[in-house]
Amino acid sequence: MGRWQPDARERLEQAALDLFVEQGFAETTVPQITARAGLTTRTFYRHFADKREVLFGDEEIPVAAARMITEAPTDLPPMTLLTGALEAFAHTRFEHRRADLRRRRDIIRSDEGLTERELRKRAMLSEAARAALSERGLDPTVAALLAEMCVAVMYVSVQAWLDGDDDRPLVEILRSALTALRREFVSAPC
Amino acid sequence: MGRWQPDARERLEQAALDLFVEQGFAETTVPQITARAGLTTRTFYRHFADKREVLFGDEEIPVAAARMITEAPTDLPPMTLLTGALEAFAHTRFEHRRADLRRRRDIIRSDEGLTERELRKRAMLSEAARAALSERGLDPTVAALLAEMCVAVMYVSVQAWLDGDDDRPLVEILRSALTALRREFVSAPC
DNA sequence: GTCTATATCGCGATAGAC
DNA sequence: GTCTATCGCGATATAGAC
Repeated sequence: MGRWQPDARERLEQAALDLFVEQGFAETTVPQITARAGLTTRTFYRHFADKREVLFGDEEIPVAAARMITEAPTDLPPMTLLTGALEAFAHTRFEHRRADLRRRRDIIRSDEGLTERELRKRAMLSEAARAALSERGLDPTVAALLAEMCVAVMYVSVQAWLDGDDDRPLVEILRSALTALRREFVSAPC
Repeated sequence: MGRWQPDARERLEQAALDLFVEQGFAETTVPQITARAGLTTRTFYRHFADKREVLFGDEEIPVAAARMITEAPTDLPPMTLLTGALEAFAHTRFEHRRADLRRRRDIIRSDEGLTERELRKRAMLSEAARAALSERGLDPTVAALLAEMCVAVMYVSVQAWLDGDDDRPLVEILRSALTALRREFVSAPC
């Protein structure tokens, strides 16, 4: 056994989450978090760039998304590829975590700074998707548009899913969102 | 003549912009800004919620967008309405300000905090558009999707426009973005 | 791990507008 | 008189420097 427990990062995340739920984000100080995790303030900032970042650990989501896009068969039309990727994501990362995600969303909603941070994470996801689509040879602007569109559809659907009081699966909401969007595009005069 | 000049807010904005260009955002302190504007630090925070906010004065953009959507003829299909609104915005708020917008973009790009703030402003615009579309009787999810899509198209187009070294007008870039996006939707298998 | 700059904001006082 | 913009002081926490 070393001088320090091995899972400092995880303990900090857990302590922070608990305190945010108990007292709110703004009312919780970094020293409080580190005290509860048995660490020092300095250690917190070694693991997280700032207080907000402790809620956004999943740095590998953009990587996973990019991989999914990159590894898809070359001849798949972009929209088909993206639809599939969205559904895969819904299934592996969301569908079974509704309660968790709701708690987290409530914390984020309560603070503008956290909202901004989430928007940055979302932008990073778009950017990763854009780059991956671009590498498939898509026109740069089309790649950017599809990436943005795709992430927007995901976020809007997840919101609807979390807001809903029924148990309608996210995948279903996603599909109907895509269908509705297509309908608007197709039905409008050129 | 009163004890204070009337243009406190504008002077703060100007002083801040100048200093950010001269020394960078992070290197500029609020006391420096207020000193140059002939005011005190405390006064700065009465006009702006934080140091970043001084770069985002245009609180009325979402209002203008919402109005444009609300006041359009009831029978206009949403996509047609939005395309028109985008072009109107391009024309009135962007087309003639390319140099300004580039300078501003460079400052924002240089700082992650400013990038986050811009993303929040973008989200506020989406939200305003969503609410206005919703009031027209659109399905809530469709309203959210179209609002997000619309703002995304605008941002992607503006970026391409600012990055371009030719003088291709923004409106033209916008139109081709919308066309390209529609093509992807239409051509993909259901 | 310690030290520190500075962003941020609460409170009370003040000066002029109306 | 009220109302609002400003000032000045001070406290605290974040976040980066050393």
